[in-house]
Amino acid sequence: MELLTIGEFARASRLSAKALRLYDELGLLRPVVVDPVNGYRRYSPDQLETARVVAWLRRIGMPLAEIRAVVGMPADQAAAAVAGYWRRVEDDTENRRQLAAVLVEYLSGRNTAVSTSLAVKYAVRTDRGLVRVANQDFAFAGERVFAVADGFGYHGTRASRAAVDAVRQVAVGDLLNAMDDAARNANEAVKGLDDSGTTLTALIWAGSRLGLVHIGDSRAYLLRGGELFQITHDDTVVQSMVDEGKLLPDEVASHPQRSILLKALTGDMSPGVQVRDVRAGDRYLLCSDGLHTVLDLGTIARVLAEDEPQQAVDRLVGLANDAGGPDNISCVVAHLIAQ
Amino acid sequence: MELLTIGEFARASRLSAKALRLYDELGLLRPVVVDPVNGYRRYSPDQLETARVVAWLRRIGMPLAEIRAVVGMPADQAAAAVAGYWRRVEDDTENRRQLAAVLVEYLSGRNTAVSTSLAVKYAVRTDRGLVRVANQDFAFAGERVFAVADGFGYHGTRASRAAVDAVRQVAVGDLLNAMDDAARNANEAVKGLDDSGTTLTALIWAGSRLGLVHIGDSRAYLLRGGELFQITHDDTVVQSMVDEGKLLPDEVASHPQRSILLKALTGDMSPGVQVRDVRAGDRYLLCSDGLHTVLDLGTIARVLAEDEPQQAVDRLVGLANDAGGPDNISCVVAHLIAQ
DNA sequence: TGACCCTCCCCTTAGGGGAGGGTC
DNA sequence: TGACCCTCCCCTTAGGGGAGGGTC
Repeated sequence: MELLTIGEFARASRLSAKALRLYDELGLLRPVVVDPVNGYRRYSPDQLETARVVAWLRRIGMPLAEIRAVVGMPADQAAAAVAGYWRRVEDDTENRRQLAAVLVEYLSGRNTAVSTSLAVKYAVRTDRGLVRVANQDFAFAGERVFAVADGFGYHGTRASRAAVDAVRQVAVGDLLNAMDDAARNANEAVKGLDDSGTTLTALIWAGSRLGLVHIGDSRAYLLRGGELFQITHDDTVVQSMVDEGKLLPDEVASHPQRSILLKALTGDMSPGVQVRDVRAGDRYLLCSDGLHTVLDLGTIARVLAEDEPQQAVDRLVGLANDAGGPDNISCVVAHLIAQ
Repeated sequence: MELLTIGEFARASRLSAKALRLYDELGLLRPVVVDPVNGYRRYSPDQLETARVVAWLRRIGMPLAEIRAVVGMPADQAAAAVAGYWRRVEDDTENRRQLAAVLVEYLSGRNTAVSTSLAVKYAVRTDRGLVRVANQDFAFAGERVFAVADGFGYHGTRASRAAVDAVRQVAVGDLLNAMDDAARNANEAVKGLDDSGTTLTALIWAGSRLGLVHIGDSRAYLLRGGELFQITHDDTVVQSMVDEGKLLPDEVASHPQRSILLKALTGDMSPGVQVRDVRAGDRYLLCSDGLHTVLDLGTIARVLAEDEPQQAVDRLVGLANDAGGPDNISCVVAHLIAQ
């Protein structure tokens, strides 16, 4: 088998001679022969396979240190390592994607003159329901912060309370940082509760805009112009199936796995964040799944449209219990009104 | 207004003092006062807003050079710049995502012993249809490469032919590189044809696996175990709406924009690539939209299952013309059989 | 006198672009 | 004698981690 010079090997593997010399030095891909006198490198054609994989790994951005490990593995294990690396890239991109979206939204509205200043009216209610022996939900409504959390596991009650408290304590000076704090602190707050955790859906209101901090399957709805919008995205297995087109939206309610969470607050994953514009007349509802799984959208829209906050939360809880109250029920209703 | 020391400003803006000194040096964010004697920096609280935006831009990965430009813009323009940056990140990630998927697939199967060697039987047919005045499709089938392209625009005929020729000329030694060449060369081949372009759906067969190079709304189907799978994903506006859940799959056929392409080969975008395992008994169909928009899946499956390649392509073209032949019709059928 | 701030200086990643000088 | 190959050396990005020394 004829050996290849570094130039020939570079062309065949799509790596530069420069890169090949570096990989030699790093012990990642050594030529089979190095002339002891003039230092010329010779590569075997057998090394092309490895070299090509290295080239592809570099193209997807894997660091050389990891590549060195990967090329030393049997193929199946290498495949798993590459898949794992890529999952980390996707996670990182997802985080940055959210930040980018928040930032774009934040900047696009920064010039908008706030012509009317807004006031808020709100009410909160949480209820054990008719079936569960304890209430692991926690809900809060204040002037600036509204939150619902649905705890699960042995320490579920502590988890939901800790998450909401963390959000309440955030200083709402700068919205970007407030949301960042809220997401981070909420996650910190539930650390060390074994397998317990909580969902969290919180609004932070900062004048003309509003930050949304969300993880899990509690929800936020907005009633605007007579129309009801769900402004959070359930972190559930079934919702991800719907997103991938593997399940129709109307099959969700009857799906056996409908309450399996894809993400929740357990100390190792921060909630997602969103920034939204607000308008006078906006009515927001935050609720745990004990409410939204038993009431249809028309009912929710009607109650929000017709009732003042306190009436609304009372009626929503009542309706959920009328429907069997199979789970804890929590809700916050907030109306933004022109002053 | 009290000025802040670098430490205070760093804490408030979530930038390190080190970073702030660098940004000062680069002229990105200069302190309002620098003590001429001891060099102490003083920042105004007014600068916090900018500093926070810089911190967020760094977190999403924007280079300092771009950040400098962005912070100098009015907010709306800055929002557009950030959105533009993020779009570039997404494009890059999408490319790397594909390479990663190909690589994982490639590595996972590398150990699989190929117990049976396969032979291929194939046929190709292209037809003007009954309505169009010219045939801008181009199709090809050889021992290793199968392709269908559907040209559009004034030079559509040249574009489809050039794209397929580019794929044909690829050396199928190493599948990873072959696919890379195919995607790149096909794109190069259609450069300079003004607004004309083409779809491209090509299979490169390399023993136990198969590379798929695809862009546009031509399709590849696989009949395996009696079941028909569409193994390409239409790069159309309506398909992306379906993916986002904004349209139901059965509404596609009647949608006014159903033939608007989201991506096509025009010289500035490479096709997507995929690697797949093959099995004895696999039957592949490549076809342009002139075929798949007029025949339902049941019909396609039946023809593939019942007919030998030559009969199949003849019958498929015949059926498409029976349905009105509204567009050019091209198809390639390939059967992989155990030797 | 701590807590802060300043200016160097070194280090990291993955090579690209040479310069200067041998080698098939 | 071109075309190749070799070994330095410099440069890029965005800071982190000091050292050594002055400052509120």
